[in-house]
This record gives sequence, structure tokens and C-alpha cells, in this order.
Amino acid sequence: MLRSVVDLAKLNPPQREAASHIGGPLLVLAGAGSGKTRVITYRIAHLLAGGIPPQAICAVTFTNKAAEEMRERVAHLVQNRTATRALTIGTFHALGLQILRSERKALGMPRGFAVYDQSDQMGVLREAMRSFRSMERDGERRFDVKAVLARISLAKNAFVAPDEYRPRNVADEYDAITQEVYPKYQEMLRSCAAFDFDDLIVEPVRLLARDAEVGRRWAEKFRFVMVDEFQDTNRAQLRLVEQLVANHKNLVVVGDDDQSIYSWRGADPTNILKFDTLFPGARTVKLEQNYRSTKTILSAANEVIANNTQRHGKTLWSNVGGGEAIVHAVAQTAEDEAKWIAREIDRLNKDGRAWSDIAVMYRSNIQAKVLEDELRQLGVPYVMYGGQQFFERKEVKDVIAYLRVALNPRDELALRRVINYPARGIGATTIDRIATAATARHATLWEGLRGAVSGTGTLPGMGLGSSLREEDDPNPERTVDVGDLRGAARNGILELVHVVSELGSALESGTDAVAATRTLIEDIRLYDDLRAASSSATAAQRRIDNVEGLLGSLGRFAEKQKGREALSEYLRRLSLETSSDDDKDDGKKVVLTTLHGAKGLEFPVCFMIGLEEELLPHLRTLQPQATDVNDVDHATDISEERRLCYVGITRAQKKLYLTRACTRIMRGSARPRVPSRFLLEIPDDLLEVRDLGEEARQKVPTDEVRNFFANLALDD
DNA sequence: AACTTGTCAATTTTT
DNA sequence: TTGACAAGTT
Repeated sequence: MLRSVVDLAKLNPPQREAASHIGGPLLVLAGAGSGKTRVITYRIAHLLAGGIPPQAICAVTFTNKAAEEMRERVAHLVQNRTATRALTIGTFHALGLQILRSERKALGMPRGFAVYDQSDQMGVLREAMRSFRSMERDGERRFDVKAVLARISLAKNAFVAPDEYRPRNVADEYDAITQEVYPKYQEMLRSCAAFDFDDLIVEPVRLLARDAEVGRRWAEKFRFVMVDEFQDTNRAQLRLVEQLVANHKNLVVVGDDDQSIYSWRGADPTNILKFDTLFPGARTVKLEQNYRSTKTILSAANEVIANNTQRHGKTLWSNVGGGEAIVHAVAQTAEDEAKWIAREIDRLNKDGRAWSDIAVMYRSNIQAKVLEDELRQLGVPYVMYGGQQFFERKEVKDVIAYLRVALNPRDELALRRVINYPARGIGATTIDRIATAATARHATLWEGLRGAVSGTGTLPGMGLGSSLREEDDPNPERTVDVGDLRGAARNGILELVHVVSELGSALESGTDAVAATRTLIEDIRLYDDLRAASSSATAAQRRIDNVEGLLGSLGRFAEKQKGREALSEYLRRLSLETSSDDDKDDGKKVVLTTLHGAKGLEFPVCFMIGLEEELLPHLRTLQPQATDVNDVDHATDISEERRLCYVGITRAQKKLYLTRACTRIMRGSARPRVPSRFLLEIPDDLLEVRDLGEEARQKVPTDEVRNFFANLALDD
């Protein structure tokens, strides 16, 4: 039973005004720590209590984590699992995927279509650039794949089709490369039956605009739409939202222009700055009361951000007490800086502060290295946000690639990954020959492989590819004759085609996904290979455990949804998942994160390190490089760096440390450092300066030394 | 097919 | 100075 009333009295007046808003467009300008998630969750609960069916409510976020948190908090408010489950709460990409999946026939995509994540995209693009590079261009120069990918991504999100792409300026060689490679890239994606991340937004927008019936259906589906972190939306995401609310304009967006830190990724701050122009008649509510930080910390944040023009303009205030001064610590070197921070963290912990109450934030990942060394030295437990993730591990990706090929034989990227793994005698020459022959006949690589071994030598009971429905395999009759293959290669291909087809038909006939995968693992003797390739027995076991972890995760998913479709969906969702939500071991540890990664988080104690010119603001903002995607005006815009600084400061609840070094070794040689201009924007009376000259050099007893003295004491 | 060597560059990366 | 990547070597 739904609660008929939600207690909006727990909200402050502007929060309540936003949460009880019913019809029409509303912009909620929510400062850091002002309870924006609260407003959204209360509004959803309020709508449900008012009798709105959960199916008619949609809330969009940027991260899976934010989406989960939102769903949990709504569930807590309404105490109704069924209603909560029926809500649409998810990321933009998950929403796009939902649309593509239900409309896939209109798009001519097979059931097992793939979603390519960034590393897949880079794989495709590297391949596209290889063929292009060998043809022409100055010698054999190497080009930065990421720089090209960033350009393609921006173009896609601006709805620039591959053949419409034009270099913005002739001097930009990366624009020229992009013009040539973008069409090839897109062609390869489609031939693999794959969408990339950008397609997940852009393709639904195109479809909804092109097909009136589909467009109408989706515009009617949700009667109330909410968007979180609206300052981070790009043009395509805005278009999608516009289409969803085209009929009724019941749109509530929540965001903070001062926390817009992703414009380099295509986020368009005008979406939030010009919201009332985009949605005429929009109301605006400002949330300026901060429940997170002390007055001292908030003053510093306000002072820094006030140096930006082009803002909606908010001033955060707080009821929390004045609090301690912000420590501005100056070290001689980056090593001293890290040493001091590690010791300070250790001291805080000894004084009763939990490790997980403490975060260290930095502008670029490279800064974490020294710090890790020092923390390890002192035995301080820590987690790094954004490190290598579970599903990125090679052995896990290998198994996933087999599953992908079985579900979608057109997925050439996955096929190439497993074609000769574990080694089965299919060398580069063989692959090239078959690929060339296949391309010449407009066949896929998979068809080429099947054709190469069809006819003679079929092993008993093999049924090559028989499980694949016509839809997935549009030309089942087509064979590719590549002449005679050497014995080893031929046997290898037979084995590959066999194991993949077996896996495909097992999944088709409804065999449990985990069981089918286990059979595959045995067929390819994966664990033998892992044992042989690992340097030690423990290393091998760890990798085997990783594969077992994948099976566990798959099993949990397959319990909720069953069959081949479920597996396809599982794999697609896997691409949308960054940090595996399976390893929730981040409790009780100090958090190390980039400033970008810290957005949306809060900690009682925060260290912002490396507050120096060329780190924050970053050198790349001061001196743009050839690979940079944005125009010079945008690239040299210091205000985004300032917002980054603002985001960092506002993460701190009670105590903030700002640290810097006077010299730092960069690219091999020591260089003098200048304090960050943002540091100078904070009034002196909020800061307590600490010169770490002597302090940092003090000898720190290592564990060994400490134990030595401890033992002496015992012996006494 | 695993090692070795040379070259080039050096942010941020919610999905 | 480190690392990633790709081509060359055993």
C-alpha cells in the first residue's frame, strides 16, 4: 500500500516548493550540499502519493550509483517495493539503451546487438586508422587515437553525420584525420552490429524524430520527467529530454552551473544557463542553504567561485558553526607534501577519525603515485577511485568476448579477440586472408571462418552455426572460399567455430547461461591456459577466481531474467558499468580521487593537493595542445578549472587542507612551482599557513623500527 | 608467438 | 622519468 501522504515538512521552504511542483518546466538551482537528491526523491514520493502511476515517472541521472541511491531513497520514503521497481530511474545511457532495445527492429539491428565501451571504441578506431595510415599521410606517423575519438564523439553529439564532418580549421591535422576516419569508424561499428556510447543517446533522438509513431509513443510514456546534474547535459541529451516531454513539458531539472566540469566532454552549460529560453514559462527555485560544510569552508568556496562571470549566481550559507581554519600547507617538494599528508592522516586516525572520513583529491591521476607510496609506508588503508576495474581484467574480458561472439557473430572486435585465444594455430596471415576474402564478398569475418572450413572435414555432431537465426546471420548460405588452409590453422578454425556454435545453440535452447559458459571454459581449457601463463600458482588462482567472479555476477543477473535475451542484456549493461558494483570493499579506507571523481561525494576531512599553477589550473588549460578538441577560446577558459576547485572545496564537511609544493619533479627535472591563483583568491583570514620545511623532513619511524622498540619494551 | 627496441607524449573521462 | 604502442627480432 502506498503512503497517501509524504511528509514535506521535513524540507526547507525552497526545497518544499520544488518537491511539490506539479506541472510545467522547473529549474532547481541547487548549490553544493543543498539537498538536491532530497528534492527529487521527495518529489517522486509526492507524485506517487498523489496517485501518479510509477510507470509514468522517469528520473535521469549521470551515474549508475546516483540512480541506485535515488531508487533506494524513494523506496525508503514510500515503503513500497513494487511501486519503486516500476519507476524508470537510470542513466541517460541506460534510458537510451532501453529505447534502442525496444525499437531495435525499426533500426534493423539483430537481437544480440552490442554496446561498445571506450576500450572497444578505441579498438575499432585503431583498426580504422591502421588501414588509413598505411595508405597515405606523412610516412608512418602515429596519431593519438583518443584525440580522434574525442572529435568523433563531439561530432556525433552535435548530430554531425560521418559524411558531413568538416574540419573546423585547415591547420588542425586531427580534424583532417577525423574527416577521413569517422565514416570508416561508423561503418565498422554497424557492420559489428554495435552501438557506441554516443549512439545510445543520438540514435534514439534520430529515431524519435524520424518515426512519428515511435516519437508519439515515447512522448506519451512518461508524464513526469526529472533530470539530475543538468549542468552536465550535452546537446543530444537535451534533445532526448525535449522529445520525452514534448507534449506536456512536465520537466524538473536539478543542477548547479557552478559545478559544470565536463564541458570538455561536450556538456553544454547553456542548457542550464538558458533553461527559461529553452522552456518558456519555466519557474526557477534556488537552493542556497548548505547542510554540509562549516561557514569557513563555505566562505572560501564562495570567494573562489565569485571570480567567475557567466553564472546564475548563488551564495551558499550555512547554519553549521564557523569551524576550524583551512590549513594551507606548503612543502618543499612533492615528496614532502605526500609524506606530511600521510602522517597527518595517520594522526587524525589515531585521534579517532575513521579512515573512510578522509579523502585526498587531486587534479590529475599522476599525482596519486607519490601519495600511494607514502600511505603504504605508514600502513594507511586506501582505495583509489577510477582504478582498473574488475571487468577490465584480461581473463574476464576474454570470456565476455566469447559470449559476445556467440550472441552476435557480427561482433568482429570480440571475434578477433578470441579467434586465437587460447592459442590454436590461427595466425595473423590466416586471419588476414580470410578477412580479405570475406570483405570482398561482403561477408563478415565469422561467415568467412565458417566458409573456410565448411564442406569437408566436418566433425560429427557439429552443426556449424545452426543455432543462429536468420535475423542474426543474414546470409547463411554464403560461403567464402579461401583455398586450402594449412592443417593447424584449419583445425584451429574448426575448434573455434565449434565452441562458439555450441555456446550459441546452448543459449538458444534455453540452457542456463552460467552452465553454458562453464562448458565453454572447459572446451577451451581456459584454466589450464591461465595456470600455464601465470608466473605463480597464486597468480593463476587469482585469475581463475576473477573468471569465477564473472560467473557469479552473471548467475545473479540470470536469476532475475532468464534466457538468451537476458544474457544479451547483461553484456550490454556491463558496458555501461564502470566500477563493478560487485566489489563494495570501499568501506573503512581513505579515498583517493581526482577532483572530477569527487563530484557528488562528501567527507568530514578533505585534502586538496598540488594547488599550484599548471596543475590547478592545469597546464593544458594554459597552453592548449594540438590534440585538444575544443577551440582556443574554450580550451583556455580558466573558469572550468575554477569550478573544479570549487567542487573540491565544497566536498569538505568539517576540515579542509590545501597543500602545495615549492618544487616538483616533472618529466625528469625539478621545476620551481607557483601557488595556484585560486589559492590566492581565498581570503587570508580563512587560512592557517603551515610551513612544512622542517616538519616534513622529520624522520618517520617505520613499522619495523616501531616494532623493534615495542619488543624492547616487552623484553624489559 | 614471446621478447626487445625505438619513438613519442605527458588532463580531467559520470557512460 | 615513465608508459604505451607498434614494429622489429629470435
